[in-house]
Amino acid sequence: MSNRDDIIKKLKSSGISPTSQRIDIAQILFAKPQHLSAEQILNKVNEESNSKASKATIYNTLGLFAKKGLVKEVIVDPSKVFYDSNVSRHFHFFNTDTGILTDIPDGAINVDHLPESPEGTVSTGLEVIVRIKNS
Amino acid sequence: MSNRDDIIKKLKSSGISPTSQRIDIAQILFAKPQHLSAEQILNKVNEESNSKASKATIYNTLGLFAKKGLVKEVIVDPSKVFYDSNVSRHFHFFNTDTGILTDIPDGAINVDHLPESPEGTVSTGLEVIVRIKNS
DNA sequence: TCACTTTTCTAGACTTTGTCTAACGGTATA
DNA sequence: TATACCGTTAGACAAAGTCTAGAAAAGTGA
Ligand SMILES: [Mn+2]
Ligand SMILES: [Mn+2]
Ligand SMILES: [Zn+2]
Ligand SMILES: [Zn+2]
Repeated sequence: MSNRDDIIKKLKSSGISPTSQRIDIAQILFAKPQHLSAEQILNKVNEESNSKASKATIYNTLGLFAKKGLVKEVIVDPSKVFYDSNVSRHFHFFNTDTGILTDIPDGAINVDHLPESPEGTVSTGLEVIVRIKNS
Repeated sequence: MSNRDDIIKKLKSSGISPTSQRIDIAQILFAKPQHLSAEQILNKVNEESNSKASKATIYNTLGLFAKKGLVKEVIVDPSKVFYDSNVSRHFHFFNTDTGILTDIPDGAINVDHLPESPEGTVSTGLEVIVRIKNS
């Protein structure tokens, strides 16, 4: 399913030229639904895959993927951004003791009566974060 | 209402020794419900008030106030933390074009069916952020 | 194939937010 | 007065992320 050719198709269908660095990064990200930091992705590319990519390319690529809607940035930790390979609507637990981000099971939370955006603005996304700590 | 003596009472009743730096920072923060970054507070202390405070003291004090529940940290902008002087439960719009954080009017949004926290953890807070951009 | 253009990648300098350390200052206490 | 305690400070430091300028790849047309 997430083999090289499918990844290439996925990138092309989003209008992204499938360079080898982009393919490597995509293979790591899209292997499963997960939350990774830029540093984790950089390490994985340079350990798990045969090729390598620079820090600048990691950030450029993640920014490109986010702009094209292939990943979602999750901002919950003041020290780093998480990149979420699951772009369908869902919400998060963030454990401030461990720094681990996990998904809230679908249907376990309900948000409604969504507010209208202020004059001159439009909504681009809804985020719900339940902060937790070890008990 | 937010004169010097009330501020001192407020700090004391939270178990905080009212030093002159802490009083200055509290006066700026608690003047009204608002969202300020550490840098904005540093600038205000050193411009608006007669005294001055160092960067280290600003961060120490904001950390102390947050621990005591006098301010709430809001993490929505990957580049800086906002300190919210309104600690009652409410949610936020974050405009990614302007970087401005505003409150969602009370009752304009409704969250229910809150999920149980995973085994071994307890919830410490709920955050709802509606990201918006200029239209 | 060749000449040329455009896109992507890279090392490393740089910026910014936030943390840490070690010295210093003020106040209370004996 | 001695000394202990707490808070403040300057500035070094750490870490995430951005930027720049050049090199490498890839595309284009003849
Ligand atoms: Mn930060
Ligand atoms: Mn950052
Ligand atoms: Zn997720
Ligand atoms: Zn607020």
